[in-house]
Amino acid sequence: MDLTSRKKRANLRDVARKAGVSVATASRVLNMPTAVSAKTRDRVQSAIDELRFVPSAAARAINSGRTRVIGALVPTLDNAIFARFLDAIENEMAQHALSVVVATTNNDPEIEVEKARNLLDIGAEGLIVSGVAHSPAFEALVQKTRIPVIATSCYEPAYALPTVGYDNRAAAQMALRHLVDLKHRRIAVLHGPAFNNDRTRARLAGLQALDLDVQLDLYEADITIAGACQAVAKILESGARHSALLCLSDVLAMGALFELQRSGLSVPDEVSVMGLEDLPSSSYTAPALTSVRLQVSEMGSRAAKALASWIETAEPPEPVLLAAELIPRQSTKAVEPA
Amino acid sequence: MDLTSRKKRANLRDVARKAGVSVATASRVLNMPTAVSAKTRDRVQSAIDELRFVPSAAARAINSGRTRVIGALVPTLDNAIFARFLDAIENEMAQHALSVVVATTNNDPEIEVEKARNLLDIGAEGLIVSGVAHSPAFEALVQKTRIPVIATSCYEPAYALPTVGYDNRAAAQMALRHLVDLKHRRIAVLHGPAFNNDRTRARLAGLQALDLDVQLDLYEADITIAGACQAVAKILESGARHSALLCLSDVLAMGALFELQRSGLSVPDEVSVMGLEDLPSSSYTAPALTSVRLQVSEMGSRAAKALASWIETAEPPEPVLLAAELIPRQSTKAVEPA
DNA sequence: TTGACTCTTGTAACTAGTTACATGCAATAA
DNA sequence: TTATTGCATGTAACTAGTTACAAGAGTCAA
Repeated sequence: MDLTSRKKRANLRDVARKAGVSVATASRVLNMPTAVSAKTRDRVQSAIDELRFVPSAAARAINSGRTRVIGALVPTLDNAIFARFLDAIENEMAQHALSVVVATTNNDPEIEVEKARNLLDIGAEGLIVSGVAHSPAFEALVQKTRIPVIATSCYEPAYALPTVGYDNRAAAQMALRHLVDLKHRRIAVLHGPAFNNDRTRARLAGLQALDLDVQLDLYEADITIAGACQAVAKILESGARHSALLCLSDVLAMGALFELQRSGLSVPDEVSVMGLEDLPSSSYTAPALTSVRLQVSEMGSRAAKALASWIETAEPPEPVLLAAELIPRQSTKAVEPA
Repeated sequence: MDLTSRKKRANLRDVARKAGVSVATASRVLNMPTAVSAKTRDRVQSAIDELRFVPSAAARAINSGRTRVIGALVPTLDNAIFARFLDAIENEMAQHALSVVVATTNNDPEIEVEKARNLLDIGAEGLIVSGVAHSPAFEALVQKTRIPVIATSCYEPAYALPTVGYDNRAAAQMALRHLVDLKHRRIAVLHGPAFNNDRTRARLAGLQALDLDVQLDLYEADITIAGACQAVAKILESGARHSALLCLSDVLAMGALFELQRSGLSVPDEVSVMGLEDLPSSSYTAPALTSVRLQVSEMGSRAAKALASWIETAEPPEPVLLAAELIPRQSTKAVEPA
């Protein structure tokens, strides 16, 4: 606590003055220490310590033209899938010495533009977003500023931005085929909100496109354990009978599993339950959840790598298609011949 | 694509030149548009549009002395509790027009300092960290730079930094008392890694301090569904018998529930399972999980509010104690008199 | 002794904005 | 007609660093 109670942080000029050198020399101590004699270096270092000097990030950024910050726009973090995704992004970006600012959009395109604008405002050098359905304002913003943006969670080579993701249609079809192969013919499909969500719509479109000889009943639910439980409870109440429940997200599948157990229905003996995504916990539920594995963490690091390379090389990266894989476990089984 | 292929982004000087005004006027169009005549404003705006001018965040920051960025250091995002926590922080900070940079520490104090240093480097105006156990280097960094830091997940009025959290000792004791009240006398305690984790240690200390006439067997597991399943499988294999399983985290409790079901043990008839935290999904498991509610989202927004106020007013906030509450559900029941 | 060279340091011009102050002009009041 | 006032705008000095270039000192060889 010094009596002068200097209101402001010390800057390089203060350090230089105290050390009796020029700002240039003080700057060199920070950036090319070997170019300064040991004596001078020590004096400057002492001044830095005494004045508690911390270099200004903004001033550095203004010179380098780089902030080393990127933005990740995710629908929510209150869902294991996006949390895992962000975790992977953060880890990979740390490798490239880039920091990640999070912004949640709640799946609202208006909030998305607003937060994207804010990210640009604080100097983000690139963005990672979910899906390819964005507001015109968002697309205009991206085009106007020419900021590197990677769209994730889907693979769309034709889209204006590079995508890193999987084929949602095919993944959903893979799940449905598995159930159909197991002779299921009346299947309840539990999906997340389709509004403003191209991934959900792609998955549903995939199911419809297969055109197999099965009855598919669609039910929408919030992608939370609670949402799934409520939806399943409603389905059961309605008296509709299905031999299998296809959940277009593992979170929904887990909630469905709980609700079915609570209502005394045995999985898979009475109802098969199938997920999509394959979260790490899905192999540990009782019974373990059959699912289609989408590599969410891999997607996060690939998206991060792609964005980092775009920023470094100024060359937009190629789209990345991640494979989906059927992971059969105990929650599905063949329908017994009556 | 213009032929000159200007390598660099346009700056305010370019805009001013193109519009035939001074930089000051151009700057006014951005910051106090009413102080500029409509004619001039239009001309400047056209220049801005034509040159695709985007103001430099760094230059703005260098003048205001503010970056409007704060850092959140969390152990991992691959755990619902921290993801929810971060979600709440982000939402609250958006309210204060502050952006949140995430950094995961993996519970490693060395990584924590390194990432904290990086956050300061990019100009974070404040930090939110978990717990009060940090490396000396971290504490030195905080003291040297005098950056506002809020410590969360615990309530320690005596700690050097303001804390926002709950009384972990008391919360664990509340859980244990519930089981003891239900006549459980042989209890397995499943806890996360105690190394480098003061919250876990506080919870364990709380249990030990109660000194009730019960046998407590401690088992450590990774705080994941998988970790809990493996630990419970080992306990069962070992032949040790307990009438109740006290999990010091709901994630562990959920995994335990799965593993017990898989091994055919009925919850709560044969084993009671008790959690701690009360995640939103905990009320939906089958059976629903008895837990002690810690208000994680509330903690996130309170911590964010506290940090924002510290940054705005330069006054460190008061510590915040969040209440814990017993939430009895179906996963625990009284031991039958033999 | 002089030229060539390296090493260290300083001067000053950058980076991209904001803003205090000055100035010019027009409209209104005395 | 002159003084007052307000608005619009420009000049230039800030913010906090980096860095190209110049210059001085010291070492070494011819």
